[in-house]
Amino acid sequence: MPGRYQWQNRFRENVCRWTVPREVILALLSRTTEHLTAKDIYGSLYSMYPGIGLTTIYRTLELLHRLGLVHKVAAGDGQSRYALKREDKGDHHHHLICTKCGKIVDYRDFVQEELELVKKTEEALAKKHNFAITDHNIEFLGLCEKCR
Amino acid sequence: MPGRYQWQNRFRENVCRWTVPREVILALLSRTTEHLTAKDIYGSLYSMYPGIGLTTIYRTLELLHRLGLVHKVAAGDGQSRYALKREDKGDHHHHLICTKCGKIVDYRDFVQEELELVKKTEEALAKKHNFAITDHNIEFLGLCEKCR
DNA sequence: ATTATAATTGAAAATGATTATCAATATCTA
DNA sequence: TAGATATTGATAATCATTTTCAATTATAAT
Ligand SMILES: [Mn+2]
Ligand SMILES: [Mn+2]
Ligand SMILES: [Zn+2]
Ligand SMILES: [Zn+2]
Repeated sequence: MPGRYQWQNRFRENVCRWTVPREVILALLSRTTEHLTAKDIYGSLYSMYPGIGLTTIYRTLELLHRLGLVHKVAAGDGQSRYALKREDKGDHHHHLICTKCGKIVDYRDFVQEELELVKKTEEALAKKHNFAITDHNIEFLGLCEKCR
Repeated sequence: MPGRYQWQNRFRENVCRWTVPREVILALLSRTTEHLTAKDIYGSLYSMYPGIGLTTIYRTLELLHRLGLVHKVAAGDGQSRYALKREDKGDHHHHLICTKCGKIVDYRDFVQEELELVKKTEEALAKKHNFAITDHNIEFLGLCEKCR
C-alpha cells in the first residue's frame, strides 16, 4: 500500500471519509499500471469484495479524479478509463490508444521534448484565448497489434 | 458548396449514394468552422429540412468520418463533435477544449513545431509497439472564459 | 423512360455508460 | 458511546448512440 497515509490525509482535508470501498479501489489501482474501466474494477474486486456496488466505483473514481489522484482517459470507445497518478516525478507520459478495443499504452519516449513544447504552447494559448488550462493530452490513435 | 463534386466522387467510389440528407449535412458543415454535435446539426437543419431524422445524422457523420471527410472529437462532456476537414494543407491544427461546456477552439500556433515532433514520435511508437497509427490528438484542457 | 436492385431513410425500440434517488449503514467527532 | 453526517448499494432515470425494420429513393440495367 504505497501512499496509503497520504491518501487518507488527502481525503480528510476534503471532509471525505476513509472507507473500505475507497481503500480497496485505490489498492487495486496501485497494483497495476493499466488503465481500467469502472467495470474492469468491478470485475476485479468481485471476488475479494462481493457486494460492492458499481455506483460506488463510479463515485469513487470521480472523487479520486477531483482530488487529482487519478488520470481519466477517454479512449473513444464510449467508456472512461482510469489510472493512478504516481508521485514519481519522472512518471509523466503520453498515450497510444487503440480505437478498436480501447487499449491504452503509456509511452515516455520523447516526453521531455514534448513537455517543453507543451509548456511554451500552453502559456501562449492561455493568454491568447483567456483559458484556464489545467491539463493536456497528447495521444496517438490507431490499431493495436491484435486489432489491425 | 466548396467540394461538392469531390464529395460525390468520394461517395461513389465507396458504393455510397448521393442523397439529400448527406448533401445538406455536408453543406452545413462546410459553412462553419465550429465543431458540432449531432444535435447541433439536427437543430440547425430543422428549419430547412424538417423531417430529417437524428438517426440519419448519426449515420452520416459516421460515414463521413469513415471516408476521412470529418474530424471526430470527444470533448469529454459525453458527446462527440464533428468538423469538416479542409482540403487546404495549412489547415492542420490542434485543440483547446473547455471541459465544462465542451467548447472547442482550434489553434495553429506552434503547430509546425508540434508536427515535426509528432512525426518523429509517431514513427518510433509505431515500430516499438506494433501499432498502425492513423491519427493524433494534441489538446489542452481547461475552462473557457465563460466557464471559469 | 421503365424497371429491378440494393442503399438509404426515419420512427421506434434497444443498448450501454453514467448519474440521480433514497433508505440503510458506516465513519468520524465530541 | 452517541449523535451528526458522509457514504453505500439497489433501483430507477438520463442521455448519447445503435439497432431494427418496413417504406422510400438512387442508381444501374434494360
Ligand atoms: Mn497513462
Ligand atoms: Mn478542429
Ligand atoms: Zn486493440
Ligand atoms: Zn466553457
